[in-house]
Amino acid sequence: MAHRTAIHPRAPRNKLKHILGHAARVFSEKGFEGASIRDISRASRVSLAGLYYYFESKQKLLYLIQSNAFTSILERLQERLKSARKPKERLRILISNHIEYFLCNPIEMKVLAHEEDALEDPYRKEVLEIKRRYYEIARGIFDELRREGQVARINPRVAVLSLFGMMNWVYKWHNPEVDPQAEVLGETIAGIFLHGVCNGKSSNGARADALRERVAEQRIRAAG
Amino acid sequence: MAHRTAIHPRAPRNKLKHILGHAARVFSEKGFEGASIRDISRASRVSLAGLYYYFESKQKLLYLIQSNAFTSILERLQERLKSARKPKERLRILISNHIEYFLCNPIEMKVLAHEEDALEDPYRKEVLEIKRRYYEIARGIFDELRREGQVARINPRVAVLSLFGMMNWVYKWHNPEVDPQAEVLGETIAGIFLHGVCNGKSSNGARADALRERVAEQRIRAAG
DNA sequence: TACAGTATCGAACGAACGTTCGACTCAACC
DNA sequence: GGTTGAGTCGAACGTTCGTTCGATACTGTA
Repeated sequence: MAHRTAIHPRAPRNKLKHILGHAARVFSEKGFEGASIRDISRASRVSLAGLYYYFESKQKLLYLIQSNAFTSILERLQERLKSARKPKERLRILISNHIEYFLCNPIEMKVLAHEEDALEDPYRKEVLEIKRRYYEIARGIFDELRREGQVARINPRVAVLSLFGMMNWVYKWHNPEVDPQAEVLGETIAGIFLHGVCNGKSSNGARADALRERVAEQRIRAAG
Repeated sequence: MAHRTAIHPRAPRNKLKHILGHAARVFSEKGFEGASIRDISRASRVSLAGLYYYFESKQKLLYLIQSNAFTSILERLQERLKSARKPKERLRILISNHIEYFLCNPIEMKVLAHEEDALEDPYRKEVLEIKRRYYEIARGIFDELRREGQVARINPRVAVLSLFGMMNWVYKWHNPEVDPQAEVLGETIAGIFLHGVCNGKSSNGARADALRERVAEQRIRAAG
C-alpha cells in the first residue's frame, strides 16, 4: 500500500537551494552575526541538526550564498559583454547588468554588499578574489575609455570605485514602489557617471536611439 | 598625606568619551552584533560591570556613538553652509564636509554607515530623523540647482542618493596610503556628480540630456 | 530478508552572550 | 568620626549560541 509513485515525490534534491534562499533572507534581515542558525531552521522549516547535513558551518553557509550570487552576476556580465566592442557601450552593459541583478535579487545582493567582512579567512579570500576580478573588468573598460581620449583627467581608481559606490548603495534606499525600475535606474546612473567623467566629446547616436525606443516602450506599458 | 591635588586627578569626567571611542573601534572591526560587551571591556580596560555605570545597554551604546557622530557632522555642515549662497558652491561644501569628516573619523563613520539597521526602535527612529534632516539639506541644495536651470531633468531622489552612494561607499575602499586625501577626493566626487548631472554648455550633450528629461518625466508620471 | 546509504531530527554539549547584584574604595561634607 | 554618593568590580544570573551525537525512517540493491 501507499507506494505513491515510482520515483518518490519527496526527494528534494534542490533542498540546499531551498535552505540557501531562506538563509539569505534571514541574513539580509538580521545580519550575519545577528541571525542564528535557529532562525534559519525556523524560516526554512528544517530542523537545527538537519541543516548541518547540507553545510558544515555557518561560515560555509554565508560563503555559499555570497559565492553563488557573485559568480552568477559575473558570468552574466561576461556573457553580455561579448556583444559589445565600444567601451562606452561596454560600461553601460556593466552598469545595467549590475543594477538589474541587484533589483532582481535584492536579498542576495544585500548579503553580498553588507556582509563581506563577516567571512573568515579560508572563505573570505575566495570571495575577495571574485570581487577583484569583477573590479578589474570595470577598471579595464574604464581604461579603454581613457585610451580613446574620452575621459577627463581623473584618478581612475577613485572614478571606478565611485561608480561602484553609486551602484552598491542602491540596496540601502531603493523602494520598488517609488523608485525607477532597473532599466531606468541603470540609465540614470550610467548617465551621471559617463557625463561626470567624460570631457565633452562625440555622444553616441545609436545609444540615444536605443534609449529613446525604450522610453517609448515604457510609456506604452505605463499607459496600459 | 597623599592629598595630591585639590581637584583630584583621577576623576575621569570624560570616561564616557573614552569608552565610546574604544567601543566604536570594536564595533567597526567586528560589527555591532559580532562585538561583545566583553570585547569592549577588554579594549577600554573597564570591567564588564563598570561599563554599565556609563550606559544602560548595548543598544544605547551604539545609539550614543551614532548620534554623536551624526550630530557633529550635521552641525559642522550647517556652520559651513552659512558662508555660501550659490547652490553649486553649497553642494561642493556639503561634499567636502562629508568626505573630510569621513576620512578624519573613519571608525565612527563606518559604524554610522554600516550599522544603521542594528539599532532598535526607540533609538533607530531618532537616528533616522537626523539622517532625514541631512538628506533634506542635500536635496534642498540640489533643488536650488535645478531651479537655476543648471541641471538636466533627472530624477532628483535618485541623483542625490547616488551622490550619497559615492560618498558613503568610501569607507569600504579608501586606503590612506594609496588614495587621495580628503580635499582631492572630495573635489573628484564633486566633479563627477556636478558634471554628471548638469546640462552641458557644449551642444553635443544636448541630445542625451533631452532623452534623460523624458525618462524623468515618464517616471514622475508613473509615480504620481 | 538483510543491508547500505540518504535524509532527518530530538536532545544535548560547552561556550559565550547581555545584564544584574552586592560589595568595595575613596574623596567630600557634616 | 560618621555619612554620603560617585565610581568600580568579581561573580553570578538565565538565556542563547554554533555545533554534535545517536537514533530513526525510508529507499534501492543484494
